[in-house]
Amino acid sequence: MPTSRELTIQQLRQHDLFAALTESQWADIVPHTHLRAFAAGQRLFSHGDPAHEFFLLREGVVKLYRVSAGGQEKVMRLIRSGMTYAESVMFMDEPRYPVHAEGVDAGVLVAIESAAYLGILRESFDVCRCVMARMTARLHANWDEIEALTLQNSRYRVVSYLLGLVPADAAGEARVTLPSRKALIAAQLAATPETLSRILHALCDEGLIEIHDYEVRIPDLAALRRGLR
Amino acid sequence: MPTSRELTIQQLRQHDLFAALTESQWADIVPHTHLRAFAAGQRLFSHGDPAHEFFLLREGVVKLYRVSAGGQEKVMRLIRSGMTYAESVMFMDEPRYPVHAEGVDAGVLVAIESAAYLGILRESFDVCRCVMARMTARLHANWDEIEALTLQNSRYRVVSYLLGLVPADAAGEARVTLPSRKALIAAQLAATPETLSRILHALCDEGLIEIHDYEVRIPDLAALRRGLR
DNA sequence: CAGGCACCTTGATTCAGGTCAAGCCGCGGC
DNA sequence: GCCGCGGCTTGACCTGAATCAAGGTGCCTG
Repeated sequence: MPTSRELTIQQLRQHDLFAALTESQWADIVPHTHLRAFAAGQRLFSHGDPAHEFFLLREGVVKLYRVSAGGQEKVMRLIRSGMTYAESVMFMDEPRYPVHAEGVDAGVLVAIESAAYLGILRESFDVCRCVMARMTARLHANWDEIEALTLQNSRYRVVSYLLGLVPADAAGEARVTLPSRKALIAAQLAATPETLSRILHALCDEGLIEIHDYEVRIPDLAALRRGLR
Repeated sequence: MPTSRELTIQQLRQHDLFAALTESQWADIVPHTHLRAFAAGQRLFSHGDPAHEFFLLREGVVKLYRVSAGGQEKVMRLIRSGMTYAESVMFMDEPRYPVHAEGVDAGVLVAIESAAYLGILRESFDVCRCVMARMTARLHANWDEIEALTLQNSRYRVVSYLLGLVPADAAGEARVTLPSRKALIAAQLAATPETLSRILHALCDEGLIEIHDYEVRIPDLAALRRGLR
């Protein structure tokens, strides 16, 4: 029976960032990966820390966020199992993490030493290309977010968030379950929990959704899309 | 006397994205670059257009922006002479421009065929590295912007914008000149021209800055930094 | 020189969304 | 059972910034 480490290593091998590696490149990098468990609420790294590693999340939930002088938090991204993060940081001249990272639900992550991976990149253009494609995607996602923050109101953001949760192949009706505490979702949408609560309530009143705890039923996807405003 | 094209080509050669090329790589790519003039107000490409080229701006000003359903514009970036843009788009599987681009002041740009440049990347890791470093920088600038938009008020954004204009080596007092029409600056800061005007006025009243047209005098940089709120 | 236009400013008004405060509910521990 | 606590909702209130509407001011053109 494979150990937990072996399982994780399999998962890593299949990830975008590693799938294009040759066997020998892969063998080179494995010793530079480290399994690490973390608790809910545990700080994983801080904004400004020197960055020597990037991460694949194997289990649990991690939030990447910033804090204003006044103490408000904005969750930049929520990381869930199978996602990598902080991989773009390694290209900086003096790499430092640009956000705080903290465990939301306890879990396990794999830390990959940036220097080792960079060495691999040097010899494989395909891998470079994958990395660049991911960075581009992230870049565009950020632009979308900036657009949503400045051009749209919070109702719009909530509705698009809900629509983003439904599987692409769904049509007509859909059911989704909220993937985390509502306060966290609110922080991602740049709103307060109160506002999120009110908007969801309003959407219920309009018959566009039904909520029971974390389960949301969308009786008519097309109607909700029209309800974007 | 060198032609305009020769001058531009020199400039291109010195740019980050091209500086690391070998002579032969450089010779390969030159035939795939195209000088192109544009007028103020001219649309250069549209959100969603297939992207086969990226650009170096040689003269003039270009804005990259999005438009909401209601018709509001948000300027994502202002491009000035010497800057490249749309270079990250070429790594997408089906490359399409993620924003609109329009001339603000008439000028001249160099269009570089993405396919040709990608071919070069394939053989030079150093070039790859430069590109990745730039993309990372852009990525982090976006995080900063998202933070400023969500965690901070518009006064904060205006003040940091002003501080961003002063040369890094300035101390004590500084003079800067606003690099474009105030309405455009406002759009970049996600504010209306009215709001920008009021904030600048308030800063004057507090003695933190003095404005005459497009010239801004900052009598005490440290005081302005404290005035961030 | 008059008129028109682009850009900016100023004031009055409105409104989305944040803040503060109270209350509700489900849950685990004693 | 009762208590305390964390997460969510609800209501009352406040405020920052957008919107709407009127002027300035400088510049170009006929």
